[in-house]
Amino acid sequence: MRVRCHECPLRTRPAFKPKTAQEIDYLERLKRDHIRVPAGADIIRPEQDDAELYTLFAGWAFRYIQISDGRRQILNFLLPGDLIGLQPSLLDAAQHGVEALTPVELCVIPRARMFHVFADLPRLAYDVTWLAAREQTLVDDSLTTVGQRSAAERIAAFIIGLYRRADALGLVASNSFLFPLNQTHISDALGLSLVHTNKTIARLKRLGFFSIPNGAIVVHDPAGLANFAHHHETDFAPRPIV
Amino acid sequence: MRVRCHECPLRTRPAFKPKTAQEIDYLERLKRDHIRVPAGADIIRPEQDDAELYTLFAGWAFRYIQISDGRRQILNFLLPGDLIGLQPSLLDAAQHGVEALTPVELCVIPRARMFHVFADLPRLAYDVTWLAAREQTLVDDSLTTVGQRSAAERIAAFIIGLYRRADALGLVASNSFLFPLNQTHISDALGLSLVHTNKTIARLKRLGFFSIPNGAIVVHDPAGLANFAHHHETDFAPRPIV
DNA sequence: CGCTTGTTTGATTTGAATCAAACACGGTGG
DNA sequence: CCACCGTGTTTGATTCAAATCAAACAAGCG
Repeated sequence: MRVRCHECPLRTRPAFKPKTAQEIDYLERLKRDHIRVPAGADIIRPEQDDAELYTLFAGWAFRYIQISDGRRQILNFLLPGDLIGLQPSLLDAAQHGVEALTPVELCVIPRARMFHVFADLPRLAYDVTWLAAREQTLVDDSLTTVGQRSAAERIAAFIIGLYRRADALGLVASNSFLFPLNQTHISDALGLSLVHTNKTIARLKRLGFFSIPNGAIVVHDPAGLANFAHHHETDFAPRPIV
Repeated sequence: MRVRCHECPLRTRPAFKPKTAQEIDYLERLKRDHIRVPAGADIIRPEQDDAELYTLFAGWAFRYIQISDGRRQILNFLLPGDLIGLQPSLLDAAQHGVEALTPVELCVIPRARMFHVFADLPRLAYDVTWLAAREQTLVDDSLTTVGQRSAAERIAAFIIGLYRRADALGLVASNSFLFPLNQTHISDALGLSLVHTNKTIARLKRLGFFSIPNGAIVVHDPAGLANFAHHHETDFAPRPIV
């Protein structure tokens, strides 16, 4: 069940920056547990004030904010290697919830130890901050999409954004990757109604940009899709993983 | 011209967490310069790959993303005490620009020294990360506003959000604070057209929520406005300042 | 087999965008 | 001192993209 950090199959992927043996040792000691959460369950509840810090080891999740009258905004989707719960750990209370989209495996890092990481291994602390900055750019990008793009552009920008992230992680094979979202998720992420989301997706499919046969998406023309969305690549150097 | 960190009038405000003399010493040495930027000028250009890190000492600024065809999304507004340019410093290239909204004074922290901060003063590095997390919640909140709220709710949420930030900084006196934005800024921040922004603001004024006589805004009924916007307070503990 | 969850379709309404002008104002320069 | 800008705000008329309303449909499942 528990995966030892030295044998972590994730960190050897090309997307990630290699770590020193010393750093991995430290992480190994830091990691308190390796847990599973079923699809649909909250990893972090909104308002929770004792949320731990996690690394998403396997599966998909998303951050969201719920407003009083039931409306929900999905802030971003989380893929393997992403850090979960940094904000709540630092700020003492989660302003958002995090829900498992698929069954998920998480490496648990006790929040209480967070400050020690800064004292013990500056290099690692720096990486944590780097990851926070990276997540920020993701949300910046979404805000731009929701604020400025038309429905069709939004869907296109959203798909191409996920495609590129999945691609960087090596999850894309012959233009296709596993796609566990339903249309409600997409509409909640993009600020569109479910019906309009559906019709717009149908239109983009008809235009030949992509198709979604049984739980996987095939992006037939990534460049064309990006262009349609007026979405420009944000490519990162190999990223740290914690 | 140059303000010494020990005499910084900002850090003694109640909004900010006090720092130790040692930390302030360190900051004093870290601070390379104290510069002014005129209103309307870029503090960080989009795509710039050598942006420094700044603390906003006085004035207002905003982060924005420009998309190819001229549309612009304002990501968030920056008030005194806010950190500018952390993302670009860490990620090597700015995904966004930062523009001075008013004439601005900045404390300049050489980006190259950033890593040393982590090595030298973990406490300070932790604060930097804390501030990054806090800015994240601001953008999360905006994304929720733009994605889920109606035009009137957006304006209301936007105003009350600024009001609360200004209030925390002690900039509010008898429900009023300096308001250097024009309606174009507001529409670019909220994803609304200029015309509709204007009409919606007029409506909210007519409803008595606020008025904007010569460059200052008076929020007559903060609680009512927050309620109208379905916006719930996110209050932070005293925040660090760098 | 009926239930739930998710997708699809069509008809209708509406909020917000767009188009088009005025208007208000603080320069500023002849 | 006044005509002339430029920037920002305001107003009204019109159009349109997206929301809402209302069902049907498909598929997996206890």
